[in-house]
Amino acid sequence: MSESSPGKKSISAIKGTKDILPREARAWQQAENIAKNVFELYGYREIRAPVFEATELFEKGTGQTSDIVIKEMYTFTDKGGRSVTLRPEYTPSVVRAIIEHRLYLQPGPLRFYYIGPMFRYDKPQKGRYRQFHQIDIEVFGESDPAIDAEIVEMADYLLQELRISDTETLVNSVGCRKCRPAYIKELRTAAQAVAASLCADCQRKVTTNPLRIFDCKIETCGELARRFPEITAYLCAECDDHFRNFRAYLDLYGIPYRIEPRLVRGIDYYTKTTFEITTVKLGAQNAVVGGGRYDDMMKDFGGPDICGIGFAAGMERLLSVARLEKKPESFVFIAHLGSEAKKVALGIARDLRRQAVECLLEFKERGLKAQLGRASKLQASWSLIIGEEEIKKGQFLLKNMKTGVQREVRLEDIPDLVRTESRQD
RNA sequence: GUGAGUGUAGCUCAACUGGUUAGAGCAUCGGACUGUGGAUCCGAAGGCUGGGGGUUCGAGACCCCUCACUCACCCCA
Repeated sequence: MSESSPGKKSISAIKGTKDILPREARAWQQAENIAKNVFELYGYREIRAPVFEATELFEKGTGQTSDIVIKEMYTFTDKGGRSVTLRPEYTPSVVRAIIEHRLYLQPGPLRFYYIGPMFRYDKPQKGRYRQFHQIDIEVFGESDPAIDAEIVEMADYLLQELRISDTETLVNSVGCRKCRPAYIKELRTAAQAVAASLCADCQRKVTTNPLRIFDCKIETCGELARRFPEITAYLCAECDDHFRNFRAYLDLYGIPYRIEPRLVRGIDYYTKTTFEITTVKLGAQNAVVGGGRYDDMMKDFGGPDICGIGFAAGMERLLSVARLEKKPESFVFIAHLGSEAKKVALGIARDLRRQAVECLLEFKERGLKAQLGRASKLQASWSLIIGEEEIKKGQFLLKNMKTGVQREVRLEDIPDLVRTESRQD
């Protein structure tokens, strides 16, 4: 168990990572398929980028003052002396790929999705892991606030398809490079005035990033922050207009939301729209979806001046509250009696599999009782019994394990029988 | 990084105020049972009680250290 045990040491999964065992993997596949289907309906296409990138990509993209970059990255030097980082989020990678492959030359707007592992050196707790998985979507080259609303609506639909209820959608605008500085200045002076009453952390934020004071959960800080100026009152005409229209489109879709002027995403690049979808069922880590607009990133990376927007959803969190339907599994267990029957059974198994019928058989020669017991324990839907008589007749016994009814069938009838009858269950 | 809680078989849990060789159920494997399953009965295997140190005649239990897990802070998906 532990590394310090002297004798037999057993190796276990790294802290904050976990194995997804077959039972659970089934649910993952289902959720991934649902997500892919939803995204494709909205015109999104999959893009796959490497799990590790130049460290610089995240320093520039995610931001030097974000906690993710400051203390949560898996960064190491490879054998060529390069500093590389296991991606803590996906957006910078996509932006990099678009610039690198000049994808912006294709007719826009560009819509991408991706599902895969991300890495952050956090202390694990409920809904938070060091290797976790995100569903991520990004849109480039669409500045109309209708897209902001459309991706929220799409996220909403995704949650619906996953049968996740009791969610709340929070929206905000964090302004742009034109209006935010003025607001930050006001905010900073307001914070400075009461700095002595703020917690140590928040006192530091006054100079580094006063927006983050809003995130503080200490009551006294919250009390004080409530009297701070709110960004929504300081938006420039363009940002204000964008925010107003964004909300109008949400209303058009009939999506309920709450304006949360203190909603501050911890990633530096956001501009204008930010949003988050939370659920009460998750404990402290209650955000299942989070995202926003990042109009300057492409330009900042030396690409063309193309705006971007996207969101990420945490797979582990989604799965812990999703109510997926259990898909019935159906397979045929082949029981064989005698060495001749075993040979026949092997061939039949192969033929059935070629016809998309899942089947299983044990190689050990045992009594019929034992084999049916096995089938039953493995929860086979059907058993196919093959003995001397059956081989002679060219007819085999197909037994429905649920009803116990069995009948003589010819080999070529099995695929249809198995499929139609299992659909009726 | 900080704090709290919990560590006994694959899983769920026992073991009195410290007292023989740490038990049970479920699961696993074998047998009863070589042409009809889920049952039943019998049996087997499975543990350095997370690890190390200490107190004691004696520790699964008490003390210290450590590791892991869980939850919360923080941060976020």
